Amino acid sequence: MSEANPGRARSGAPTLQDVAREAGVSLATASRVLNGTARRVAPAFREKVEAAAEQLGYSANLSAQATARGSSAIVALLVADIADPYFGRIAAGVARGADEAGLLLTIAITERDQQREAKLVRALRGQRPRSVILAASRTSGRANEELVAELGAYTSAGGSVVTIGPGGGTRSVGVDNIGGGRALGTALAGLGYRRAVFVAAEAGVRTSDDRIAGFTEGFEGGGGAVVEVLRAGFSRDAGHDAVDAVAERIEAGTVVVGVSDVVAMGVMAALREHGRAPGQDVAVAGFDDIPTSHDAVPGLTTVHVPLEELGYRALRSSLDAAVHDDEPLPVEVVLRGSTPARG
Amino acid sequence: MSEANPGRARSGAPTLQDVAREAGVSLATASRVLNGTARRVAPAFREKVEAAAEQLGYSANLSAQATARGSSAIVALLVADIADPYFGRIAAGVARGADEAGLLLTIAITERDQQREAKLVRALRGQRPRSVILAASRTSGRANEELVAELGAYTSAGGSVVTIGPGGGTRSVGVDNIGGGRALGTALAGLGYRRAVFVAAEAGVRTSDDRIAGFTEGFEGGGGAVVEVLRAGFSRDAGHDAVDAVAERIEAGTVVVGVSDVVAMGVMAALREHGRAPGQDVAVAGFDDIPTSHDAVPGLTTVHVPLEELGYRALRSSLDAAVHDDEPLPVEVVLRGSTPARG
DNA sequence: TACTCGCCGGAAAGCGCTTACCCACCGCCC
DNA sequence: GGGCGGTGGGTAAGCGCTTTCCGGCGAGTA
Repeated sequence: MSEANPGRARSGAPTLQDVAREAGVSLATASRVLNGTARRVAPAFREKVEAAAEQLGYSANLSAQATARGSSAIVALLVADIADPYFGRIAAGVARGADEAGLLLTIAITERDQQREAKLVRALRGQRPRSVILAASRTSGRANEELVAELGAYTSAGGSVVTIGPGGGTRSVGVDNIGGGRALGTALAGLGYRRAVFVAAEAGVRTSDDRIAGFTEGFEGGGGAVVEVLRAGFSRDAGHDAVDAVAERIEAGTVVVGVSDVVAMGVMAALREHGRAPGQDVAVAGFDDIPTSHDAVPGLTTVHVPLEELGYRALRSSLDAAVHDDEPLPVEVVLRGSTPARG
Repeated sequence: MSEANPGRARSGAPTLQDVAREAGVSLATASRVLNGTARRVAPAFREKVEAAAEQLGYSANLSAQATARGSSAIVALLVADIADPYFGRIAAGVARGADEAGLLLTIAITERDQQREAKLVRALRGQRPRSVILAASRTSGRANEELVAELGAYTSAGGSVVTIGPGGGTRSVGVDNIGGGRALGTALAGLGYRRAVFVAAEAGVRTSDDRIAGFTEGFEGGGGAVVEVLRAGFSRDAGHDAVDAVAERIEAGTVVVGVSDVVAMGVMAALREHGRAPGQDVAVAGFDDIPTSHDAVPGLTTVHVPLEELGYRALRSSLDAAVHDDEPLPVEVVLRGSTPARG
């Protein structure tokens, strides 16, 4: 192990050629031993090759392998922002699935820019990944033409694409945002709330639209009214700024619902800055159930979304068409201190 | 664009061969136009090739390119847990740097398992990445032999490795954990605290050890005493459980310092469950300054660490030895409500 | 006009691997 | 004892690119 390089001291990693020479066998045999094939290799040869590989610290050149085989062992994941816990957890699920399947994971960050997203898909296509998973929030409206073209080129070359969330035209793995919203609306109405302000992303973003729609249905069905929809975004600051601007006119007893927990955290902060006590004066709720929601004070009422599982499923389904089950993952309302029952 | 595939309807992505044929030029010319070379190509030829490529939706096969060139356009990142905001932000910085450099990013999750880490390095080596960035918390003690061997094989084949945090033998980009700890200790002592409990990871984990050492130095220098070091880990639950076990015997007026903000959040939660009010009864502080710390109630006093910048620098320095500057990134104490001045 | 360059397109030899295909060898059966 | 199928190692033809040469051509020089 600590022995000086026993093969020739070439620069660069040892090749299969080196291993074969060292073991005194042909390239074909070395390949068969090290990189698995249907054909058997006699134990004596197998051992020689394995020893040589170990000795030289051989690690197969995956690029060459991919070139020769015509397919790579890579899956690609596009997320809007990897620092956001929402995407972080999805990524964790995808990574787990990829690991289980023996695949490497390439990640790219879209920064929520559809131009960029198209460019990235093009770049990733170059790797000829086994599949591409899209977890950037997509607009339902005029689909980005470039993106669609890239995706089309990829799929028509045999690639598989799965979108997390509502997939415009592609296969998708989703969460029942409408059902979750409805359940949250029903629950809050049941707690006695009658007025709600929804802090959403811009219109046209499916996840946001669905959550609004579901919530509205549930809340109004329970006798409440969504009095205002603020357009912000998916970040903490978006939630903060949106509420900061209108805090004074939010009536006591209103529940402010963020389109995500991250947004709701910003909402809480803004309320506090205006002297409104979240959970007492004004109630707050969100979506996703990120870990932070649990530790917030008061605890944030939210709709639990199994994000990691979502990523995992997306990965599985992207690899195997058969695995796909269309039913969205179930979501569940988690009531916490931010929405106490109203007398 | 919406025209039916004009080349032959082969399966698989169009190759450079296809583009060359379509453009009526040689492979060499097509390559020179599309994948950049020092040599000039006459405008007429250039245009023909570009048109053909556009037409066919050509995207160079990176594997083949890597095979031919003998080097890939990939960097690899190993993190302990991508769902953890600490690593998420580092990853964001690395991703930004990779993007700027036109490189693709492969991510692998170590789950804080050194065995696994070694295996992953081996797998990643197969991609012949331009560099490998290690952001899994490493133990300073008996370095994992396998990992060292893999890393050695990689570097001796020309690869570059950068560790985030204290690097055992490899180049590293770090944060001044000792200085940060010291500053925090000094600040807390200055606020009037005299007793501290430190919730750390197991002994031997450098980041943890350094933070303890620095803090102890600063705090004791200011007249305080670290009365206990709890061994937990880096997760929220680790912090929670550690404090949960000893909450009753933590004296009022003590400051409990978590080895990271995530841990500190767990600490706060545990204190609350035991009826101790963080920031009033018992003070709490952490390290890293993750976004959550800002929104916690009370705000969490912490040591700000520019995590994204850290990742960015790691990437830069991994690509270019010259970029490397050894001085660790500066850290800064951020005092918030969780550590009010003691009358 | 003859000769020398410089420019630039094309042919072809790789890059490290996989995988058809070939063939030597062995044990079997009749 | 000879034909035969099965076993398993080796040979070599790719995979999709890059890059080194080669050579043709037009311009510049004497």
